[in-house]
Amino acid sequence: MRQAKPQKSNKPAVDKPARVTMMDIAAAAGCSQAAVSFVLNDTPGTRISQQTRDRVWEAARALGYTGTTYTAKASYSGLDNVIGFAVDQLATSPEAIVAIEGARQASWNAGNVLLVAQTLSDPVMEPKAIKALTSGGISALIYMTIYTRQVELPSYVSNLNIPTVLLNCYTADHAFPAVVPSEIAGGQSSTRHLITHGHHRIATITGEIWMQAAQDRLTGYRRALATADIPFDPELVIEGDWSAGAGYAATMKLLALKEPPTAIFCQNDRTAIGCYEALKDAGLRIPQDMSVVGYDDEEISRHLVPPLTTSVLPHLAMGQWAIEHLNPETVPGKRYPIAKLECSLVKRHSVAAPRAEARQVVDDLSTSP
Amino acid sequence: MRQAKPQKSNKPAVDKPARVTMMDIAAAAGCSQAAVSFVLNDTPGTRISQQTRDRVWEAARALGYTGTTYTAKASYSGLDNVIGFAVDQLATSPEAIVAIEGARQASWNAGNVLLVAQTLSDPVMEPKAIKALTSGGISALIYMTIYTRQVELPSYVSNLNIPTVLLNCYTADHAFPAVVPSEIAGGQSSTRHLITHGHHRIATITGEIWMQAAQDRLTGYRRALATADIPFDPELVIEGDWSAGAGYAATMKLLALKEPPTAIFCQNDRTAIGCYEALKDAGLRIPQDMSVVGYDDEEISRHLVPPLTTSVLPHLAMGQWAIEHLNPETVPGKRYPIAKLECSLVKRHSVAAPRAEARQVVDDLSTSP
DNA sequence: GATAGATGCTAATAGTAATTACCAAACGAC
DNA sequence: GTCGTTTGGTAATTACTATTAGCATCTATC
Repeated sequence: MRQAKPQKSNKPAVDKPARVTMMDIAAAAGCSQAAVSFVLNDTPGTRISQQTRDRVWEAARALGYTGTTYTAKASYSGLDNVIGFAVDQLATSPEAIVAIEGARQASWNAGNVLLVAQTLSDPVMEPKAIKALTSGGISALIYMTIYTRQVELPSYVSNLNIPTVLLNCYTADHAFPAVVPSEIAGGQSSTRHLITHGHHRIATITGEIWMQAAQDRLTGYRRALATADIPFDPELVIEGDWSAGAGYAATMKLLALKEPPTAIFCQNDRTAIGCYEALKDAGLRIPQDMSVVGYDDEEISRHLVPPLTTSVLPHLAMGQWAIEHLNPETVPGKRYPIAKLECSLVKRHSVAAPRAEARQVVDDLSTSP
Repeated sequence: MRQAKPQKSNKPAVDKPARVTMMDIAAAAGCSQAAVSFVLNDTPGTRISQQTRDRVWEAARALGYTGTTYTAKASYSGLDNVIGFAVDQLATSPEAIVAIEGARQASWNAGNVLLVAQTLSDPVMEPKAIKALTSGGISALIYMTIYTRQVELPSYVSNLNIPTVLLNCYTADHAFPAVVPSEIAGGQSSTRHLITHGHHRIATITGEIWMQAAQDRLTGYRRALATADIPFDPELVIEGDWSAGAGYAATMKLLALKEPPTAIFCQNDRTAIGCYEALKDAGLRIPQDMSVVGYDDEEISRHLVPPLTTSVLPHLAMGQWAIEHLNPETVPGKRYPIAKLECSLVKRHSVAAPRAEARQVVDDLSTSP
């Protein structure tokens, strides 16, 4: 009837919202509606070639297929703005919570609801978690990882056809907006903070060096030294593993050097705890005999004696950023630069100027040969 | 068609899942499918009386209408077990996270996905959050509050028609399984711990007394005293407000007593921090001159000097309990008792036996008049 | 070079929800 | 009363998707 008489209705036909249906996708992909149904639902027991599947998905994305019409209408009430928040771990560290809080604050005025699911970095749980989110009809997705790293976005995420932002991770193809902490700048400002207090011989204890964060913080350290014309001394870089134990061992190693440092940049707070222990055991006072800075601003750093100067991870701001950059228009071929947010240094009481005699000794030694 | 020819199909009709459709609701509510559609979708521009609307909603709930068939089918894959977790606040305290983690662990083997939403104790956000959860087709709901208290369950929660458990809260009518910490037992065991160390004159600094937790902890304190045949002295109970400042002031007040206590039961850790400060300012050592116990086992209590003996809130166990008591069969008239889980005492180094002379003094005084 | 499976799809169908067009009763105004 | 209007719906239609059954087309085998 419809195709026979498009003018059947005397009402203007222009008011049709022209929703995308499986028929449209079928036409675009050059197959039947049934095939589209099979592909989109991943119906078991059906045989569709991979090529056809790809064509269907591509057409669905291109046309902006948003799932069942009925679904969209049925879940009408106030669900305009449900934002999915997928994160691999929720309980292991406070960062995820902070980021969620940032996202919540940023979307507060808009009345958005945040729906949080844990993917648990598990190949069977992750698709379940994402599907649980999406089948509820979310209008946007934030995809977060606990550790800053490059991710391979699974197809059920990249094909969602809703605004998506990556938080604390990024893809190789830069297909989505992504935001991460600026660890390089953080390492640099931590080191610079020590330099401005008059330190020249500054050691650093890294994290596990294969991790992006450890490499970046080290890079920042080297940049700060270079900027201040302080030569880089590999002896002063000890590889740790983020643990207090490694911090203790590394500090002991540093103290045994012929020219021990006057300040140590611990690349996370737990390392700094081990460092504190070692210094105490060595009979050195903080900050008079040795300045220490940490990284991450964990709760405990406030309660150390003396309170630890450290850098706060900008997860609150990252959560806000993610909400603000949920761009409705997803441009297919676009490449997004990775946004980097600053880790601000919170100054407490573990940094002071090096002791005069120590500085003197260093000066002597550095000019003696 | 359905009622006219049930045998229409020559295939066995038994395999029909008998899904609830709008037709069924219409039959139950005594109206047409169209009316049901109007009501459930709140279609604007239609005129349906409030009575009919109520009947439709009631029938829909009674029959367990779960939204569109297509939706249910479309989101078929692996969505058998999505559990909604609604909580008022996520970021303000770690308890919610811990409870979520407990729930996650408990449902791990079943492959359940937890979908978390914040209600924010906000009359406009809460329904949105719950709807965001339910419209995704959750199979169960856990409803949690940060503070232990009685709640009025909104109708969109109590009418969900899916297994529901209350976590850290409960309703007056006991219509749902509920689990809360056993604060009375916690207060009792904290106090008993001090008694078994030989203390007789034990003070307590309460929280805001209108809160359930404060009252219960106080009750536990009194029970422990009664059990040990120690008379209750109102002078030794100071009302605080959970803050460190109040803990400081209360401790000072206690020290000014003619017979100061030899031990203080602070009803939360922040109060204990204030107490520590006051004792330090008064030149008293912990635990030699004064024993202190806290409550909540906040992160910081591990890092105080000396480390604080305190009680851990059983939120992990509560999360697990909630999952395990998601009973599929919801009995309409049933009343569930409120489950209480134990707060276990973690012993650190803030409790010791009272000094001999102090005990002596107390003994002298208590027998003198 | 027939035959028997696979493979890869489509046509047709049936179930379900949204919407349009219409209808009947109740109620007032005159 | 009877005309118009509001209220409260229904019947019929439309639109969409899931699923079943079957039809070509390859491909390997004897």
